[in-house]
Amino acid sequence: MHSVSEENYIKTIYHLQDGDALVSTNEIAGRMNTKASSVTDMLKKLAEKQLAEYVPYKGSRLTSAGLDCAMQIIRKHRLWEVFLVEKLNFSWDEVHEVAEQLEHIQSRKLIDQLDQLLDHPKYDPHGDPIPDAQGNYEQPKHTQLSQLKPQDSGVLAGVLDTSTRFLQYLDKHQIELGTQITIVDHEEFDGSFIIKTAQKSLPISKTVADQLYLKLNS
Amino acid sequence: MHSVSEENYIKTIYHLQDGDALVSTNEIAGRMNTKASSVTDMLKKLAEKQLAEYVPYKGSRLTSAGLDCAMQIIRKHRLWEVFLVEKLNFSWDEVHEVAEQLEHIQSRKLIDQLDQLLDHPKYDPHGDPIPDAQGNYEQPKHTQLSQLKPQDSGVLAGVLDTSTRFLQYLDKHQIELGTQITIVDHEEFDGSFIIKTAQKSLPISKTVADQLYLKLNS
DNA sequence: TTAAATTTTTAGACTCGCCTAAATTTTAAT
DNA sequence: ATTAAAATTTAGGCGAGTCTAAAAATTTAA
Ligand SMILES: [Mn+2]
Ligand SMILES: [Mn+2]
Ligand SMILES: [Mn+2]
Ligand SMILES: [Mn+2]
Repeated sequence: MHSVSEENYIKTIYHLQDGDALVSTNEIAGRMNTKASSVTDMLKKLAEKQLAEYVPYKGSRLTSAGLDCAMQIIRKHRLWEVFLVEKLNFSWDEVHEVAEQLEHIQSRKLIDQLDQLLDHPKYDPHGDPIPDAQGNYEQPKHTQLSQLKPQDSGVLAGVLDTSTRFLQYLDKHQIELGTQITIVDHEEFDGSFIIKTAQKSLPISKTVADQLYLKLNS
Repeated sequence: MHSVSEENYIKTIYHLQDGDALVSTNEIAGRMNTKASSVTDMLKKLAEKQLAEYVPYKGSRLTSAGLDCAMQIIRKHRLWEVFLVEKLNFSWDEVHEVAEQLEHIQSRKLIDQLDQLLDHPKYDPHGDPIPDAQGNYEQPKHTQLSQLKPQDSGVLAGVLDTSTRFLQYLDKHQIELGTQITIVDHEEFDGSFIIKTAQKSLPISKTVADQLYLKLNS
């Protein structure tokens, strides 16, 4: 159907896309560690294949066919991540690289059965929602920790940054999905917070607070 | 490490190799549905990379590095096949195409954990032995059904042809790995047999008899 | 043993995905 | 409104992997 390279571009455009704004060539190149000229080449091909609209010098956006394709890839990526964590003892910071490969395996039955084996999970190990076979999913409306005030509390339901570095930082401080977190204090001058979990109190920078999404308590 | 294409060539050479005889360019091309000229190109590259010896106009054979590589790919292929059958409800005639893709996923941890999840299986769904992490395996010495005489019996332990067509033929006649089979009769003039299972008696051609490997009783 | 048939390699070309360098367009700043 | 800076595209090229057609080597058959 589509090449691995095409699929990676489609997924990247999807992730960079915000509403119906065009995604710039440079943004794609930056995210994919390629050169802008390579991106231009691929955008022409995706436009040719009706997977993306491409307006020279302005940017690109996925067509509905491209969006469908993106959802299938993301569904596969996230299901494989769940599989790796639930069945193969991977930690949440190890799954990305492998899922990046597995998401390109072509087999409808494979992914349907995997979904079943895992009991139709709704979220991946980083709290991201898993689209169903039709490509539909509901974006849970979680609250960025950095938006909260002292006394607010909730459980960690998602992380924005899924890099190994960041996830291992959370591991080090015994913070994982489902961890109950209460805001203790907020420093206005640098935006940092002091948070409390069942285990301990912890000061975190604004940078970290921006990455954490909580499901607020009742 | 090695490209998907290189890996596919290595695997093919392994399967065609018999002792230390050279494998011919045309044999490889035939098996891989490519042209002889493409094979020549790749053989030069594999020789360059020390994965195969290549004697122009004579043929090629894997070096010990190539053999190691082949065993790892085959290990992955067969473990994934077991996974598909045991965990994802694939039938033995559906696994090959998908395993052909999955065998190229690069992750040591993935395959070690998969092996563990499956309880270190010794054989794949077609009765082929699964190499261990070091690439070692013992070729079970099963007997080709076509070598047997009336009264001989055993359980089906392996099939040579793993094509969908052939496996579905066996399914149709309720023959699967582990099925107890007794030779009832052997026709000298065309090499055909009449065999008996718990379910029924069945005449099979020499062609079919050649594909079936039995573990003899007692 | 010579000629014909077969196998294999070489030569040249193509697509895909990527790159660098140069040209062009857009945007931001004076 | 010009000009400088930044973003983007074009032009040309490269490696991997494949193909077709032609040349060369090997095998087989007469
Ligand atoms: Mn990917
Ligand atoms: Mn994820
Ligand atoms: Mn393969
Ligand atoms: Mn098999």
